[in-house]
Amino acid sequence: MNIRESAQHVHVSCGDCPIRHRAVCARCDTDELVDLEKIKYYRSFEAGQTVIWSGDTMDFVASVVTGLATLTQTMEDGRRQMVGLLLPSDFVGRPGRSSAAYDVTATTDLVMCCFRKKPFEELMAKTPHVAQRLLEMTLDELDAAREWMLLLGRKTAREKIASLMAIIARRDATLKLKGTQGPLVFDLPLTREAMADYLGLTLETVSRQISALRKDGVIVLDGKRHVTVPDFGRLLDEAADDNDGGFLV
Amino acid sequence: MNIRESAQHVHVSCGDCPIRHRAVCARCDTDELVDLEKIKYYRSFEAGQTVIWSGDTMDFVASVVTGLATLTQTMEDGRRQMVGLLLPSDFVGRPGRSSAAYDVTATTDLVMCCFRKKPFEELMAKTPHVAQRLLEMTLDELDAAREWMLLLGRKTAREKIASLMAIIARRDATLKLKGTQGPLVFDLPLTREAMADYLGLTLETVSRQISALRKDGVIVLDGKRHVTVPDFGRLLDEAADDNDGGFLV
DNA sequence: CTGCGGCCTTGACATAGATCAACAGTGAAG
DNA sequence: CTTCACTGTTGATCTATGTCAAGGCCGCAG
Repeated sequence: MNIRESAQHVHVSCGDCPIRHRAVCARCDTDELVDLEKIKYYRSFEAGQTVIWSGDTMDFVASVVTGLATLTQTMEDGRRQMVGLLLPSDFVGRPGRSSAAYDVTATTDLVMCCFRKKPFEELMAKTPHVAQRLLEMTLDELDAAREWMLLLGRKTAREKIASLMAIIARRDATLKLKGTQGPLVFDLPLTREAMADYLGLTLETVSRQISALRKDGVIVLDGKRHVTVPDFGRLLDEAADDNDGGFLV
Repeated sequence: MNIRESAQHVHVSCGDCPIRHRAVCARCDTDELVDLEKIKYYRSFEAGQTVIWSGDTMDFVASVVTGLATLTQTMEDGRRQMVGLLLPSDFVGRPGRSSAAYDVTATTDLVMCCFRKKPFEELMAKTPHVAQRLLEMTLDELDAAREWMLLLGRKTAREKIASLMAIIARRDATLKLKGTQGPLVFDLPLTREAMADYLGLTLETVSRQISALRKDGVIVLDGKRHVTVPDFGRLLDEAADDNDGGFLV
């Protein structure tokens, strides 16, 4: 399963990068991009692989280029909570910290654009555009984390599932540059167990609630993972989401 | 209830400010501090007062100087989840956003050091020290939010209460510059209801679990709010916190 | 084709925590 | 002193979700 090899096939100039205008480098001008380009390198991971373990020393920071990764926390007795979903353009790692705070796992095949921490920190000090963008992104993540706190603390299992579906559906629509009118079609990128870890539920409850939403016609399932949402408004109602459908995610 | 009046009595030079070395201004040198001082003003709030409502336009950003405030999110049907606890030196508001995302409420009497948003943003653009510090603080908050996600999603009611006590005890010890050896004594700054909102529980469950911890000798109560923790290690065990006692919070 | 290991579903039952309800303590207003 | 509002405690009961267990589906290795 020649994993390492695949990394070598990836070689993108920043100008052509699919996340050029959303990642930490979004605000950089051409000169700054040249500096970044000098210190970047790509790494690929297969679905299921662990990118880094909580507590390990982490001498790089990175952006997700393609694929999906998760951040999870594990308690001593094995209880797990996912604390973040990393989509293309999302940033991993923290300048000024040497070890990873969470397990990072590739959920799908994954390509990351990495920078060794030291040079990146130096570069950050002299190019405010990177620091500015990182602040902006961190603030967005903080908002997302807080929205998730509401979900974890106060929503019912059914609402949790509906919320997750809505988030994935919306992200997918954004990626494909479609609106959220008409029926939405997408694939669940997570196993039932991963959803459970994200939502603070058991996998059985996840399974049951998905079945319930199917039975009630809120979603249509084709196989285990392929989902159609005939009426996005209906789904949002089920999610009990006041954030009624803003496109700014 | 002459609220507004009290604000006028507060007037601190940045040099003497109690949060000088922890707030957004922590890294500023004397010159930068002069610029900040020009645009700052203080506001005071009484315990229970709402500082700002979610959705309101917010034309300032601020640091908590003294007292305690909370960030809460409310669903249409009234379910509430606290998503942040603001302690002295914590920052409220987001550069580049015009309306508040959460309700901000003063839990105790509160003094905030405010900056009108526009001048603050301009100042941020030219003094990287402020932006750097804000990034650092935001990353810390993100970590705290994620730790809270684990609590909300996976901990039992008893563990939640123990975790909250541990956090408050530790903060209090830090403020008083004591270690976490020997017995810790502090006052709960929150009502049972506020704790419930923070922990994703009902106030009855909070009350019951506090009683249970008291019965088991993990904490000693004097009145409703005054708590003694005879053995901090024991409390941490009850909190099921792997983060076993790091002093960096 | 067969068997095996992931992944998922569904059922039966158990339980942590929610809900509903009564009441106690405390402090401020009259 | 009385009353009222607010905060907190405790009990009885209900229920959403967890736990345990069985079995189905599907792709892959032999």
